[in-house]
Amino acid sequence: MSADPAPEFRVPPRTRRARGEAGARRPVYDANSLLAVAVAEFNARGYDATSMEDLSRAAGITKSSFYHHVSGKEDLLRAALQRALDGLFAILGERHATTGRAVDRLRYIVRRQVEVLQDELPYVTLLLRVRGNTDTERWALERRRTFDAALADLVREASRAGQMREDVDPSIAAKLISGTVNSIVEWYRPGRHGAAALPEDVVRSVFEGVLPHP
Amino acid sequence: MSADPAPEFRVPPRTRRARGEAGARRPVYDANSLLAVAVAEFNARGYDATSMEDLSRAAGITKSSFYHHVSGKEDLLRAALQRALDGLFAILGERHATTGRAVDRLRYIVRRQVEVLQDELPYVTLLLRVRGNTDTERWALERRRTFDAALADLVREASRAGQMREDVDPSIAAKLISGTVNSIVEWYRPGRHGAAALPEDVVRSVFEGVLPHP
DNA sequence: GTCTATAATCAGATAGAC
DNA sequence: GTCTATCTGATTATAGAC
Repeated sequence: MSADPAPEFRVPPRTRRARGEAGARRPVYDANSLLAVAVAEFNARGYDATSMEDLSRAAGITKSSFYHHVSGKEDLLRAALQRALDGLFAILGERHATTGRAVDRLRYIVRRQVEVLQDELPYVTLLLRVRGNTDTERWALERRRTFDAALADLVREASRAGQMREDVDPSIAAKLISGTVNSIVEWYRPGRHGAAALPEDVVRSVFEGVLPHP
Repeated sequence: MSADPAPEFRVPPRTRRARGEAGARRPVYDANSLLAVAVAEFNARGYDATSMEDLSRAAGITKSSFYHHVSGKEDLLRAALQRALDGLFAILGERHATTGRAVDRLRYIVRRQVEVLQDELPYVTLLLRVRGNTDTERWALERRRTFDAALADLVREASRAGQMREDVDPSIAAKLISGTVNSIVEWYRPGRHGAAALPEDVVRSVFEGVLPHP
């Protein structure tokens, strides 16, 4: 179940203006730093339960000022989901994801997926919670499906090559692998966990199981 | 990632009145069948994004009629989460969950957790998506945490007894196990997948991994 | 860039007729 | 038990002053 003790994300420190002298009294935002604020709020309360009022309050400005920077709630969502999807799809084009034995490519992708999840934690978290209520959400869901399908194809290829256990259906195995990796967003918090060891821990657990090696 | 092709749950067939003659023209609901309708809507759209208007429309009656049967949105949520939690906590009291080697108890609980998840799919799905915005949600999150803690304790016990691999931290292993099991709600649909084989498939994958046995 | 004020809509919930 | 009508407050978004 992995219930989170407190499903909050820390809001990253506010960025100063590019040429910014030190000591500015009021925070100065650009579109990107407001996105970070918004995504943190979306993840803490859920996208639908978060109002524009919530977002502007978290940024320390009024709702109207907030609207001066962003075009609306759904565009914030789109930008965040885009960033998450870009990080994930980039993996599929990397060298070790395209050459070698199927099972080795699979192992590499799983490790890299954990790393991207760590690096882009708030954005990937938001992506994994999208329900499909708006066009933006349906677009994101379809891109996720494409990513999952690529991974499932790889599992099938590895299975045909005799590189996977034969007593678990490859399509089930693919879903369990994806599910295990994705579930990490529910509990991983940078700083609180050893970030460096996690990708290999996940690869070992998924491929070899949690029992002692015989 | 396991994006779902269509994250809908089928609304179960409407129950007729207990003594019901066949051929009643209008559906007749009791509190329990309306709960099933509501949970299906909550899962399809998300709790926060689902209005009482949505619920009453799904039931085929007006909002006012709907209120005649239920006391409000949050009470529907509480009843659903209660049902899910009851199913899960019951596992911990079963014979094979309390006697035997730690690793065998763990294996049993994982298998049973998958079975409960299959049997109570909509209710457990809703439980796993709760964010913590209301008292009801925070209560459910805390009960989930208690369940997770019991499982994590068991993993630690198995680890101390040398029944788990030593190169993965037990608290990480516990979270990965929980995450793998819970992720099943994102894709499992009764009828579309072999229900009977899934619990053992999950146990094999989690404990022995997805690679061929050496 | 930030603010106050406000429009337009939709939410959860209730009153009371039939 | 179901309906129409309505209340109250919250929501997204904009107008326009400073």
